[in-house]
Amino acid sequence: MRDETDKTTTDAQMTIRQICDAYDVTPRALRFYESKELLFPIREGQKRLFTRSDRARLKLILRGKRFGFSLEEIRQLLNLYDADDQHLTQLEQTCVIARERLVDMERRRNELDLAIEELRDQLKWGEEKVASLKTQEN
Amino acid sequence: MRDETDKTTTDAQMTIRQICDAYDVTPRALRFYESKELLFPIREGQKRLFTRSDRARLKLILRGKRFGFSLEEIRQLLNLYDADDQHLTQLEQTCVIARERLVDMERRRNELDLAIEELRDQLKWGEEKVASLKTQEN
DNA sequence: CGTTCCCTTTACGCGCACGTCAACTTCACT
DNA sequence: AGTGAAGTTGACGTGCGCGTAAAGGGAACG
Repeated sequence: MRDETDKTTTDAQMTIRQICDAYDVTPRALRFYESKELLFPIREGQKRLFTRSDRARLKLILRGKRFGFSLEEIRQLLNLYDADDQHLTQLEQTCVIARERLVDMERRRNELDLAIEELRDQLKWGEEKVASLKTQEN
Repeated sequence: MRDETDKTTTDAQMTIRQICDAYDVTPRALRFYESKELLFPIREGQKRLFTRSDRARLKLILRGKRFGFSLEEIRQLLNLYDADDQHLTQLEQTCVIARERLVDMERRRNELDLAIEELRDQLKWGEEKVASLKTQEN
């Protein structure tokens, strides 16, 4: 039974509300991520305290979401980022997943580059058309 | 053989099954996209025939999905790609949306570049750890 | 003491993007 | 005429990612 809070890590622990304000997420989402084992906040009594590690993971979660990764895919990725305590075979498997993800992300970037170029061209065309329509109108 | 088919566009019209095989989507998905006004296959009797335009749009749909865009967001984007027949105010509004999307996509690309670098580093670290664990083991 | 917050769990609900029947029609082939 | 393959329109079901009450605990304040 530990009766004292650890002073050395206190500054790294944030309440659920602080996290919500800082990262623009809802309490519900954070609890949901915990239930899906993407976050592991420690407990002080009933209340959750989010550590530095949790915040780092949360950043990766939010980023992953922006790229259309599912929470399950993100969970697998997160394992790579704190794989310190994993066994050899587990770590090797994590690396395999990471390599796949890396290839996937590189493919996405190429696609994204292409999409950006196309959209730029299309936008340019649209703006020119707007301009021609405006001069033609008067 | 029906003599009324236009030989010049026949190769541009594909049945739902051909589309499904070519783009790895289900009939259900294609009908769903049509119901949400992302695709506009022409009808020969009851059957849908997907034109070149539909296939171009489908490519953009699938790409958009990979980046986590909703179908509604994709629909708005698609409007830019065949905005020929739009009115001035409508076209201007489309351009506004396109500019927002463009900024968004460029921000995503920067994030993706960062994420790729981080994952690369992490993977390198993991592979080194695997190597050290293997030599240490023997 | 009661009230006000903030937090908790439990549980049901919802929008999206389809999947999955069910019940046809239409066409090709035998 | 019969059979089968492929297409059609509803209508309901499903998994994900939470939203949203409902009901309650605990501490802080007047």
